[in-house]
Amino acid sequence: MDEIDRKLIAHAQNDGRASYAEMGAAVGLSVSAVNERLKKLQASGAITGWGARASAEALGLDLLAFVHVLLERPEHEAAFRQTMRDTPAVQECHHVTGEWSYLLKVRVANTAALERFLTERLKTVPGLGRSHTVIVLSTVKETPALPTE
Amino acid sequence: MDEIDRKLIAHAQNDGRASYAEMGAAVGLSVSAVNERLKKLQASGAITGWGARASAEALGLDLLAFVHVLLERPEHEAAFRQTMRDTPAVQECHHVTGEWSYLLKVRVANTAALERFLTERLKTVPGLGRSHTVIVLSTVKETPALPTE
DNA sequence: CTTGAAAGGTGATTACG
DNA sequence: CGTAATCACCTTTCAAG
Repeated sequence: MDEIDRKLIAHAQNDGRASYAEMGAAVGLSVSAVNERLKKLQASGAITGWGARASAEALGLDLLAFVHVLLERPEHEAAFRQTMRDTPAVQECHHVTGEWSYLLKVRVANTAALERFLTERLKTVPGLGRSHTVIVLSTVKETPALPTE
Repeated sequence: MDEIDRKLIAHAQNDGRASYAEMGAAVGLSVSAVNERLKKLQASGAITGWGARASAEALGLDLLAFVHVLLERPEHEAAFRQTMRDTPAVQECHHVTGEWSYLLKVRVANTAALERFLTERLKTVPGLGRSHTVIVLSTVKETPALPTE
């Protein structure tokens, strides 16, 4: 993982359909070298996959919310985590420090869908305590690309 | 944007390097139809781009934090937003409801880098009030793919 | 790592049903 | 939307410097 690898990852994150020739030109490598490095980066797990980036609006997902969750009973953690993994609306689920146990990033169509998630998915989990929902009014920045600097 | 488009987006999100033939087989379309639909989805903005997914650990980004920010003076919003856009460590920046103004998702190497971000980047913004940082202990789920169901 | 070459696959476009 | 055909480009692998 040298400086060239970082540049390569940065470029691959922002233009995943670029040809090896283009990537090579961007980082100063030949096509063969790009091929080899990308293969190694994927084998080592530095690059985990490739994917299209979709627009939430276009998919009708007009509501983004962060939900803070308190889980008082540790014996119910496994069930809670599995529910989060199985729920498509949950984009992220983090175990966090502070007054709450978990922080969720939830994307749904509207407030009705958010209500369904909260009442039918979240509050039905055994051992679940309070929760606190923060609605996103607008997004200034949101990139799936990791910083390489 | 019909059911096939949604399936196509779902597949493209999870396997961005699949050939048109593979995507066609997955959603029940011919290669030509996949080609046409993907082009339309990109022209309409439903698909905004393609990119590699990288591992935060591999890039040495061992610390993930959510930073709640209070911005009391509205006249300094533009400068604050620009700073967030210009800071690679800031993966997300949302304007939110509740007791805080903004919620940031910040990814850095370690606590020292987090301290640098907070003192040198964030607290130097004019008009910035209090902030509250939540550290991620572990991540149960984190996907850049939007739900299509 | 680079160059060059060879083989097969793919993206993009066209035409027709 | 499907099939078929075309062509330029691309991916992949290999050998040699």
